[in-house]
Amino acid sequence: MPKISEEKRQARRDQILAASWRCFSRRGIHSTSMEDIIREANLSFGALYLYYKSKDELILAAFSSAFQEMRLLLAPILTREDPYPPAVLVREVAKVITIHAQRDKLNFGVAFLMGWGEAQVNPKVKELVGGGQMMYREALAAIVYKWQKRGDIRPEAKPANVAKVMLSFFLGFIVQSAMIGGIDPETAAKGFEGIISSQPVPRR
Amino acid sequence: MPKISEEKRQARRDQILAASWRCFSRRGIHSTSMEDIIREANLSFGALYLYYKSKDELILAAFSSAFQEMRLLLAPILTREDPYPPAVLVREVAKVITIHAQRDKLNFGVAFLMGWGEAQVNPKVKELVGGGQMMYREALAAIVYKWQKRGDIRPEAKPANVAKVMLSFFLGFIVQSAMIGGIDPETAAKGFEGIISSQPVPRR
Amino acid sequence: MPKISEEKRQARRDQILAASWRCFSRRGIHSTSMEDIIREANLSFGALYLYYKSKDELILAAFSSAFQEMRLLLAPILTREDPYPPAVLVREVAKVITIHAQRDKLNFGVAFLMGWGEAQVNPKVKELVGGGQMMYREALAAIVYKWQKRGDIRPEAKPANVAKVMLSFFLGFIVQSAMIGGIDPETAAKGFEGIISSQPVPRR
Amino acid sequence: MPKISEEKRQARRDQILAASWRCFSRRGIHSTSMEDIIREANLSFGALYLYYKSKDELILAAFSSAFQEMRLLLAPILTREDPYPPAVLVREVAKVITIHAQRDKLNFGVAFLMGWGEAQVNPKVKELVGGGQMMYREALAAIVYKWQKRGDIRPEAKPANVAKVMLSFFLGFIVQSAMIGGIDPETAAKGFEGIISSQPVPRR
DNA sequence: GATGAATGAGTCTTCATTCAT
DNA sequence: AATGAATGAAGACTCATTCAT
Repeated sequence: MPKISEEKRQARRDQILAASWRCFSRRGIHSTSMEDIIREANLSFGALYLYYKSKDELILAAFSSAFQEMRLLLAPILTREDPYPPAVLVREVAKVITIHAQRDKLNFGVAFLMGWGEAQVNPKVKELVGGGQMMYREALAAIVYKWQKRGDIRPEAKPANVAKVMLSFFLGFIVQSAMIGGIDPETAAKGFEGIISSQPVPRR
Repeated sequence: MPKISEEKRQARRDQILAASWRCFSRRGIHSTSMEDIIREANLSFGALYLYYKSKDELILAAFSSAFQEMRLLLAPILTREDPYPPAVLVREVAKVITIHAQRDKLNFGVAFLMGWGEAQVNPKVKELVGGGQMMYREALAAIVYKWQKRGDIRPEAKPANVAKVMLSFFLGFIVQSAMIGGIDPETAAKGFEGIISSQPVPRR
Repeated sequence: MPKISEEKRQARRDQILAASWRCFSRRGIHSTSMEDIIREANLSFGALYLYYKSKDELILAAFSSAFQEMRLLLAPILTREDPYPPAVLVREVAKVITIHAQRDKLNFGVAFLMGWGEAQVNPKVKELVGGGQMMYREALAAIVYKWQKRGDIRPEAKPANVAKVMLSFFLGFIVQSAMIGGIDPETAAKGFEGIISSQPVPRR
Repeated sequence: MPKISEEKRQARRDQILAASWRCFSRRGIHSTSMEDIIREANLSFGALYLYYKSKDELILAAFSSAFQEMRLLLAPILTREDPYPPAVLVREVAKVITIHAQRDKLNFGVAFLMGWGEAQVNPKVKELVGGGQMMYREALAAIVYKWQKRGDIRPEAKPANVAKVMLSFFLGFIVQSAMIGGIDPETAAKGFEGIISSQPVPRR
């Protein structure tokens, strides 16, 4: 029987996750102590453990919320009845990634790269993050199928394989942005046009 | 003279790095204790610290050697006078990545994803890894330039931007392989053909 | 509120310092491990570090408290409106030193000599201990001035210089007592009378 | 059967002791590692252990040589047939102490204060250093006896007690010089004159 | 005699988690 | 519900000493 309302409870959880991400992006997950988070969130030890019962659970929740946020932003783009043409899709997805990665003044992509690193070691994180990528792959396959139908790209290749290539490209966009920069939604779209067989990206 | 020979010294360092990678890939960098490595390498505490004077130094050396190895494998592919056509390049680079990532029975890409995660927190690792990516970007730009000259791809886009797209694709191939699999050099090349404007990959 | 009261906190700190001195006097500062102190104080590792956040800080606090205690005992003697005559002062100061040095069954002067040794190497300890000595020097200069006024000693010398001589004598009393013994407040006073130009020490 | 001549052997030992003192005065005895000394002396591990078979033995030898040196310097002053008058003795002894303490650019008195601190914990050092102080006490008693005979000071006090006072003063001179400075042979002698019943120090 | 690589017990310190209040 | 003092296992690193060469 929760003594506090469900909204309050959720607000507290969000406050903790936000504090966690500020800490994680400064020092990394493993160099952040529970005390760091507690201080950052202006909480007490007891209070934190009331909401997350171990550091592992907190880490998982932190990644879950970070990836969930982005999923919500990407959904409208990836599920349009009439998908964007290839280069436009590239630009729009890259935009969402960029915006999401910079929310709350976090450095670009910290959460993504940390999550993938953590996933190599933490099966629950791997499942969480991997599951999301599978979803994207499927959504992209559907888009590719329509592109082929519509004549945006050549019809010979299997949509599943092209989707893997598209997904690779987006994941790599994240890596490259976080590691060395020099790439943004516009240059990405332009570069993509240089490869693709279809028409140039229409100006908006 | 009792002073150890340079080869012996290097052999020791390699033995330590190999043991480190076995440990890192099992438990992650930060959950691997120096003692784990020491045991895995059949060494004593003192001996390890004779060769690497802190865990940080060891971590850096581990990434340095891992990325250096791959650079050597990629060099011949990326510096051919007459570059491979696009889809072939994709296949060949993906092959090298796959082979390298599985050397010593390490799981696919563990080192890469861990390195990128670590880089978010460790400036020296970031410099090391980022420097390598810059090099690849430049090498790819030169290849793209030749592709355009040769008519492999459309000539309008800036080679620098196309190179960024190609690099993204390769980095994303690593991520996707390590996280959810289902992609290999052959399917990658096939999918790529489905996007590109040029001819299909010639069989070998 | 579960927050510990200030008195409890201070009591804990004193308990730790007392345990530290018991250990230090047995084995010396640098041969005493934090574990020794923890055991002696019946504490846990974490608890100790809750009160002193490093061994260095603990060492400094230990000296600070030891020297502070003596300062409180000496103050009434050194700040009398009408100072004791020379030989009486010698006796009274020596008494305080002796009493203080034997408190808690510590061997004579252990704290002093360790403090001076440590000061050669530890700037914070040097500042702490040196500051105290400066204070004593000034207090003695004021006393010497009054002695000269009152005709207890010859009036030609600068009070500051005579104060340095008196301070030397007291510091040396500590050294000699701790190293070879054979000197106590009474013999010190007697010996001092044999040098000084004034009247013998009045019996009490 | 020493394969090298006795002089060579002694020279090596002295070289080690000199290196040790340079290290000790920089970092203290316990923070100086054997490796520090080995490097400072340009030696190998094996070589050092050939001359001193443990750190303890080396420490003892270091103090032994330091205190021995000073004993040689003080002997002519303390054993004169016709002793210096009190204030002159003060000045001359203080001079020797000052000179000795500054030899080899060591800071003033480091060795003394470290030795006394170490003696609180190390019985062999205590015996060594204490033995020296006993000798000085006896030599001073003989001088005091002659002073009384000669009328330099009042004849009532026991020479033994006056000697303890004089020794205290010299020991304290060392402490004060090392800890807060502001005292030198000349000011010491001047201040001493202000206390003593006899004539002023004759100029030289 | 001389070397310096190797050993491993011991050091200080951190930190996730618990629980009396 | 909330607090924060307490716990103690585990971590990185040091260093006196030995011994194969």
